[in-house]
Amino acid sequence: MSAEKSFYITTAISYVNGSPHLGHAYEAILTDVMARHKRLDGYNTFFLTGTDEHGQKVAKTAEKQGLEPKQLCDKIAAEFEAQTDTLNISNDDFIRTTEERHYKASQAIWQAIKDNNPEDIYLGKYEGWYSVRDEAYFAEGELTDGPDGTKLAPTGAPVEWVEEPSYFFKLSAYADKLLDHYAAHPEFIEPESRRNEIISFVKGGLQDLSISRTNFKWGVPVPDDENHVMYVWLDALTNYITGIGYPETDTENYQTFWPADVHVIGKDIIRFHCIYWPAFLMAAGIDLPKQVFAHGFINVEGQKMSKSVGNVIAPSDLLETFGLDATRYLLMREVPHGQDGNFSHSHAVQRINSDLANGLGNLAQRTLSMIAKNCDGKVPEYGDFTDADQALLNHAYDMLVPALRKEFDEFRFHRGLEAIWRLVDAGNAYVDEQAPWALKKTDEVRMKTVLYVLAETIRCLAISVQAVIPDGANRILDQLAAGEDQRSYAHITKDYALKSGTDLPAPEGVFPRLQLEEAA
RNA sequence: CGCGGAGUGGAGCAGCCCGGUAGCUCGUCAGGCUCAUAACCUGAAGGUCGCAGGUUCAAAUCCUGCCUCCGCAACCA
Repeated sequence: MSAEKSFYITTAISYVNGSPHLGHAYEAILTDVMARHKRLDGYNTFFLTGTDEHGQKVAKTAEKQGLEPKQLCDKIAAEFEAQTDTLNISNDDFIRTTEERHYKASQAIWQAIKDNNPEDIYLGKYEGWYSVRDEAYFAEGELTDGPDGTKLAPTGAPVEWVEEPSYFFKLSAYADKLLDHYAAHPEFIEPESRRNEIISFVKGGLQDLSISRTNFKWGVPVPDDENHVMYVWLDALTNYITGIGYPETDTENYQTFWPADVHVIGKDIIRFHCIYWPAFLMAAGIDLPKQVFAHGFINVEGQKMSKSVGNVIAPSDLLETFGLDATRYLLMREVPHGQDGNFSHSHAVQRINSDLANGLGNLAQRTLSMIAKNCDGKVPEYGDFTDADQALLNHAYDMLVPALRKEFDEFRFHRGLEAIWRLVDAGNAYVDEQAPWALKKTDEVRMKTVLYVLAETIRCLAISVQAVIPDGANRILDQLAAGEDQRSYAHITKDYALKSGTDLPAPEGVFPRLQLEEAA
């Protein structure tokens, strides 16, 4: 077993009932930035994402479209998988719950629960109000009356009275254990507001959970009882261990990466991840993940995204309008930690132009083109550093990595980026103060020193923003001829500083300025 | 007693968890620079941080009460 630090991170798996939209893209990017950040910081990282394909809703949607469930799944899953490429997501695996390995894992965890705690799974009869759309039962008291005397779930979905034999999971026995776990591991649920939500919910008491269905077949068969398929959430949650080899727990992947460091999810599914999943794992005798991080949603021009309002934004719209890096940057910069974010077209253009084009991009461009013109296109020689030179370099060497660790480790990407951009601003101010174009006529050594300091500062900046804007950052590093194996956080020190005399390629702009137009 | 989020200079937002010169983007005004993607830099005007109490040497930040706004049918993270 290597002593290397490891990090295992997952997104929620996407339900294949519909095509990818901005919310999926946001979650994928958020998780990807964290995964890249950890890799850059020297962690052996495993990043899992995928699709959730079972359940009555998918079966019904398929039927409506005249497809077999699996055909629908293949089609939509392909879209999600393709999206990991278009968004430059660095996932190490892509899991589909219809895969053989996942059937094995799901049945194994069921069996493990039975083996460890035989009383935790029992056969009963479920009768109650069921919402197909929500894939959940609701208590009488939760229902409201809809038109024509129909009953509606709290979500507004119609419910129907269902009676069927069902296996139950003794969730009621886990309330205290869960509360103890939350208390002992305050970081288990982030952000804190979600944690409080869950704690008060659990304190209200937990009902046993129906974990099998007999009224449809599209799911993982229950071990030893082929009449039942597993509750879609039990199956879906298990993907997090399937992806690293469960039930083969003595494999290197499983040993290295379980328990997971963090499950990144949307705020709407915290109950499943913070109550059901840990309870299942406790019952099965499996360690619990270290953290569940619930992110917020993206609103559009101040309104909730909705088809009827017609303001739904597909990820591809943003990519076409802004490009990938800018889209990634925008989402990470604009959405505060764990809260809902707002997308506005004009604001987006301003932000991208101001930070990427005018800020970092222009700093790189003005520096590199002066070097190209005045230093033979090589990393310049330099003389003694002045206080101002040293201050800028120290800012890069001493502040960037601590800021990244402090903020990015906690999913506060907007704040981490803010911190990084203070150095961008300092760099641009430094250029004006030092005025290398004037030094060109009076003191060439000094001019080269200034340009060297700038280039070195930009090198550090580019390394530090790779997690968020991998393309652009690496293009800048290419233009500085930084070694491909010298681009991690550990290389933000003077030991890896640019070497004078190194040939540089011709500079080219990296972050184009956008025109403000009425689009979207 | 439904739940959740928000009220910060002209606009949009961060800061609030871990109290201590109120920060960012845009806009306005006045300068500077000309290397650079008509980009960059400096300075200025402009805020009783929703209201009222409380705790404190000190509150945008903690506590209490209140007011206002937004979301909560479906697709959906």
